[in-house]
Amino acid sequence: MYIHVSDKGIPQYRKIYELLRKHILEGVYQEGDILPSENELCRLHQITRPTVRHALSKLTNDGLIHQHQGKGSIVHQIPHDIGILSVSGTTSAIGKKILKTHILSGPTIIKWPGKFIFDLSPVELESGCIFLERIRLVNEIPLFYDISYIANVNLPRFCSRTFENKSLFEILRKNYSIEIKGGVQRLKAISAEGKIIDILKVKKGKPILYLERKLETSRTNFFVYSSLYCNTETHALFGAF
Amino acid sequence: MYIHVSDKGIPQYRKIYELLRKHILEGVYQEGDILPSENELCRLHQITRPTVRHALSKLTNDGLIHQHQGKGSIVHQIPHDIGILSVSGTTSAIGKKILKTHILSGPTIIKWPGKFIFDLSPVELESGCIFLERIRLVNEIPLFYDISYIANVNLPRFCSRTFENKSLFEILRKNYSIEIKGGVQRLKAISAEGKIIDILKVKKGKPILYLERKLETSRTNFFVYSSLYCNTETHALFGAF
DNA sequence: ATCAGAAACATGTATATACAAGTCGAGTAA
DNA sequence: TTACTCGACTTGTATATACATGTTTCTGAT
Repeated sequence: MYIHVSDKGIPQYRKIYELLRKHILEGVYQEGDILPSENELCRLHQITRPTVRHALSKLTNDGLIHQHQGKGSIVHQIPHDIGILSVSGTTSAIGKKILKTHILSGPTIIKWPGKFIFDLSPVELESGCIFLERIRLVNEIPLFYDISYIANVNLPRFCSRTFENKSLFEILRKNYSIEIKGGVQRLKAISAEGKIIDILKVKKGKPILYLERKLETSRTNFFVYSSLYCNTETHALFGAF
Repeated sequence: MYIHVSDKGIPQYRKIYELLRKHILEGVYQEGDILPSENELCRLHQITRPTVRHALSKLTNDGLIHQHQGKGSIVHQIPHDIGILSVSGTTSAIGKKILKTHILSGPTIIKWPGKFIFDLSPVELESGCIFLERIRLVNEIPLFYDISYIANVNLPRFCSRTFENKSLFEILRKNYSIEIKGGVQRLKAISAEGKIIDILKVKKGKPILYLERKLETSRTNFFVYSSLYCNTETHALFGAF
């Protein structure tokens, strides 16, 4: 009777994490609310405290809750801004009602760009990459221009899938069992120029937040790369740490 | 013989964390190196694996290492850029040789600005705040303009301390036993205007990365707030997650 | 000499338990 | 009524253990 093996190999702590996360983002628990105590969660889900704590520590990490000794786990300020600095990707952070995704081009298979933003391994280089350009709109105003590069290894039928209003991470997870584990990013402020002006519909010279990310996945040596241009005039980016 | 109570109330896992972190940043372990395995660390420090894992998970969180099942804990790419998105503050991220800190004004006690960047509690409001303006230079070029606001509660002799080339976090920690536990931040790209032009020595209209942070500490209800203006033309900001 | 397979070792998940320490409210004593 | 203590509850730290699962290395049969 040792170890709860879960339905689909998803660990217990992750299921609790996802559930609580969903509830917080959906407003079941609101800002300032106190989550059920660790012991209550244990009883509710028939798991032990270390497992519950594992889940809660992930939520703390996401900045969704704060744990206070003696008090409890308190739901943190949910970003009115757009949370993109967390692992979870853009689509899940802001209400899905407001945020729309639109495909500009792709997904198509191309060769890697000559000078790429990150160093690539020989394996990645020789297998080519899947290229995907999207814009994300909030209230019909384009806020993000997102260029993704994914190594083309063992991703059957990837290019024929529909991405419209779907999270890239969701597709990777549900269809290929690939999860984003973490990553690194570089940030810069740049001036709007060239096609950025057209795509984000801003004036030349407007400050744009530029972001390069390398995301690691649960599949060894498989990374997702992306460049992101953000118009932060009306919506700031939000991050917790 | 239960529980190792540490010398100064600092938990075991934190000591291991700090030690490994120091070693990584000092180059004892270099990029790509494999840390001692969890079991080795257990034997070395006479602690158990969950405790070691607690420490390692913090390092993973900082982006300093990556844990791979079956392989080990591998030292991650140490940012050549300037790591400011991590908890640790600016001074420790880039080599101290290059980065200089210069005080523009303060620390002085003022009233909180009328419209503050974050919501303040009544207690914070009535106690006033310590105000501190600094610039940070890399190779004599100003890169950051940093404005800090700290609630003026129980910080004796704070304003008479010297901050030159010292980390604010270091002072809080060593003199007041206050540690930064985490925080939230908002990011925007803005145009250089007004005094930013003079301070960062950039031309009007240049894109500047603007950052508002609220840092939580080990002291309940005690926060450190800061606004940060960064010239990212030559040095990008770096973050891991 | 080669290669499949087992062993050794790495991290990942989960349980069960114990005690430390902060918070808060109920009840008691002044 | 006020102040204080104490107990019940919270999260924090740490141990000890078991088994799962991915990686590397070495061994032994072919």
